[in-house]
Amino acid sequence: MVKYEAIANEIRHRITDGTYKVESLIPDQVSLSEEFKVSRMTIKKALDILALEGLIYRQRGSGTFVMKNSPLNEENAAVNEYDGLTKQMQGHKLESRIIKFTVEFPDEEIMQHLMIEKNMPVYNLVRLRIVDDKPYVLEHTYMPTDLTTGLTEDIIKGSIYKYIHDELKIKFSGAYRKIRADKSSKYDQEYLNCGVHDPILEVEQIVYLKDGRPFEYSRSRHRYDTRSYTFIDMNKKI
Amino acid sequence: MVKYEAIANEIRHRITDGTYKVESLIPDQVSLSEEFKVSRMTIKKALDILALEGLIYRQRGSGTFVMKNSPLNEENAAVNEYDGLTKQMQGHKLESRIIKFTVEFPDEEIMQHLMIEKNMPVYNLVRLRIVDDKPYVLEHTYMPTDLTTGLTEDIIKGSIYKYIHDELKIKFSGAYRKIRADKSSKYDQEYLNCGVHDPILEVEQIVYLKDGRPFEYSRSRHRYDTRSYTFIDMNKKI
DNA sequence: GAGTGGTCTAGACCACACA
DNA sequence: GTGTGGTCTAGACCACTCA
Repeated sequence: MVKYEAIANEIRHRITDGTYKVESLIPDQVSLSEEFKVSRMTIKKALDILALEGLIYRQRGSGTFVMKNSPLNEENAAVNEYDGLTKQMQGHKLESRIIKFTVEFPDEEIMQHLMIEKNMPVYNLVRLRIVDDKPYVLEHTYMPTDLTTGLTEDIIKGSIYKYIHDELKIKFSGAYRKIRADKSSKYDQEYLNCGVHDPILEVEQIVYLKDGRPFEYSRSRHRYDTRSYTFIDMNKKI
Repeated sequence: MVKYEAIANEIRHRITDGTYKVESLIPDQVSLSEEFKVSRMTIKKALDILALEGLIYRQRGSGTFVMKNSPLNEENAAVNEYDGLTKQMQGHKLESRIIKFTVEFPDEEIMQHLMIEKNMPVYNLVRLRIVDDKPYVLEHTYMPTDLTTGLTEDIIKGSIYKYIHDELKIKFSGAYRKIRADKSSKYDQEYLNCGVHDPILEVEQIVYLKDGRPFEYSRSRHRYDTRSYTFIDMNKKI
């Protein structure tokens, strides 16, 4: 653990446990650098993290305030959604029903999204994820076979992301997402057990590896009444 | 303009114009610090920005790569949605029809979202935003009157955000958002001119000021076929 | 071992708020 | 003017990759 992370954690604790009170100043950077016996630059880097999380607000000339309590500073606000559903749903009963699992050549759209040539086979995977015995999401996933070799039915019944992370040692850099509402298709109605006129919340996602290669293209279709998509958007500029 | 921003801009240009080619190394930090005649720390700070934008990927021991072209590095990927619709829709014809504009005391839900007491009056505003002569979004907005004094019909017909930014000199720190799909209400059908069974994409939003005070609570209801919500989610940890 | 990026330092100067 | 946070420096050491 590097120093600035450790200091950020300590200050985060002091905010959540009330040592540093909401809407009041915390000690200035010079005092903190003396307390933690580090340089001021290191303190600033720790505070940068907390500012990005929305916990504090700094004003040149005035000092550093603890922000008012808000959804921004709940512990769970910063889930990385591309960690996969298995990780998000810890503590719940999660099953996966495999509806389709084939290897095929990509069509024009998939080629574009995954930035691959037409001769690169892709996995085409449709899974119904069932949380606490209720159908939760219908996932349509495409992955190039060269990046995720060795997928088996056993693996995709559980956590693909766990396999990729633990076995293949692959790490992600981030994801592009598009969220929209849609009418339900016959497919949705059959598997998600929703009404003919029920809306669907669709999350289209491309996950990227560290080197920028697309690793997964998926469309996740949710019942409108079981899922919303929450996130925070902090201003990077001061 | 500070040095690291200027350098980040210059390197961004070199990537977009092909001087630094996709999937290849860019010069190392020492070379760049010599070229720009700055310290290595300043170069690193410039590269930090580009890494957060998803343009480059750095690997200790190896160097800094230009990421493969992706939605992540399109110019428009980083719109701040709390800048308001007027700014996002530049180049389009935008009208606002005021459906409701009152001042009232907040109910329990609004009190919680805006973190105010029950004796603090709030503006309650319903606007239909019309883009290129087509109904685009129905916005239900609540704002505490103490933060945005002096709202008039003229202002809310145009850009509230412009008024707040230019006249009141208020700046935002970020926003909390929740996106969901919903069935259309009679209200939606009347104003958005959508079918009885058409889904609605709803964006619930709380915008925060620099000091953490909530400044606006709103629900924006869109026709499902005119709006999707796009964003990128970069991994902060390396 | 050489070269890369990540962290950290001690100090300097600047921009800004407030009295 | 004093105190705050933001930037920048020159250099050091470390962790990692690759030959």
